[in-house]
Amino acid sequence: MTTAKSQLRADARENRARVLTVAQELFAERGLEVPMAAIARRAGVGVATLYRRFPTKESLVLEAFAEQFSVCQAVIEEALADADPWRGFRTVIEKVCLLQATDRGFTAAFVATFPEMHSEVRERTWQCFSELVERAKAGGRLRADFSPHDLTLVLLANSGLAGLPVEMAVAASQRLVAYLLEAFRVGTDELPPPVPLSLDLVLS
Amino acid sequence: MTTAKSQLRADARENRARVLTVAQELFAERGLEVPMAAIARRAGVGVATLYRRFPTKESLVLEAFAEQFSVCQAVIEEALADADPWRGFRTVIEKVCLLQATDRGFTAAFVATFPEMHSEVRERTWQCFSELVERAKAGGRLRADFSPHDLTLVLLANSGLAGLPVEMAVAASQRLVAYLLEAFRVGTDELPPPVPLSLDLVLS
DNA sequence: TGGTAAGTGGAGACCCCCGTCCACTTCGCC
DNA sequence: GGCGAAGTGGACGGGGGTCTCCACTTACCA
Repeated sequence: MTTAKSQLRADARENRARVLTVAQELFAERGLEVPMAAIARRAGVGVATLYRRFPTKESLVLEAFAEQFSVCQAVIEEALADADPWRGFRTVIEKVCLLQATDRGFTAAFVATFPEMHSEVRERTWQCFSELVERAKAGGRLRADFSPHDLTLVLLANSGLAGLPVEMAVAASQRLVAYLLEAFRVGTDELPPPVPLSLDLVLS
Repeated sequence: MTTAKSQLRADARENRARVLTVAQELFAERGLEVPMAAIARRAGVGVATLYRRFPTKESLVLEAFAEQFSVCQAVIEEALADADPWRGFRTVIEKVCLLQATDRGFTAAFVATFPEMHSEVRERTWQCFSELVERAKAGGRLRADFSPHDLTLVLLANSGLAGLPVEMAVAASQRLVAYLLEAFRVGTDELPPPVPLSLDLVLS
């Protein structure tokens, strides 16, 4: 991959990088439905240039979010290293959901490309998370009937908040996550747990 | 409204009804992005006919889902009549979420038209639900920091499941709702509560 | 410094969608 | 039955999207 990029001419390489950056910005701001022409314009290149580097919109999306995906991966592995598996579990869900709420395109890219991701990566992520789940259960803090598939459930549910303006999305996501974690936890202490600020959620 | 419809010629009235039915079916199956032409074709009419009765796509959507909205309203009022406010509360969330999971277009229509709905209706629905929430809290089964706005949160989260094939969406929605209700409940009994069957949620 | 392959931009082909127009058909009252 | 108004369908305008083609420009090596 690096080889392919460095075989490009200097100016081309820079254009490519700029396109990628702009794409990430715009996808985050406005979601995946932003037109290719808009990306090209903001990157200061023509449409053809864009298509020369990324033969299809899907390929651009994939590449633009590759970094985010690897962040997810990192989050999970870091959590696995945590001495307290429940805290690790909690952190994974909180961080990934925050990422989702912050970046409007990420959600769409995630559900759109999950099947396409190199199964190697997906497999690895999956196993890490399953391991984390097992440990958290063994630690007695995570309910026994929690399924690793519930992570998908959480992600999907959280993605439903993507339409909101960013600040609201973040607040809403935090509250949702707090509720869900409350449900996943096996309740030792019964004091009303952390529930972030409520926001007027009257739609638009 | 009835007057307007009956002033139509007999054939026109039937065409109108068929269009509406078809629209409901297609919106449920494929979501709101189904083209007007497809609706017209399946209803066996031309596009012009469709537009004569429903001057804009939005108006068609609105009318197509008016029924569903009134169902929601009915669900809430029925719940309010329930002697056990917590059971009423639970039922509202379960039923509305099921409706959402079953009908792919409903979610989109809901968030798209919530602001436009006669504020009278919305106001009324809202007050009913708030009342229900108060009672459930007073009954000691619903956590005190639950906000009526959390209903919106639930609906939005549940809408994130809309992309799944219908059966999966239903199963996933049921599990999500079970989790959320678990979080909303103030926990008297701590036995692992009803969590419906898990489903392989590997995306597509 | 000049030749050449790599790179570029913008016009436009192609497609899909919403909504309109108008010549034609059908209902239904007299 | 016949006439007028109501109703109808398909072609079409307008807009916006993805992706392609091609004449022109630019980097880079000898």
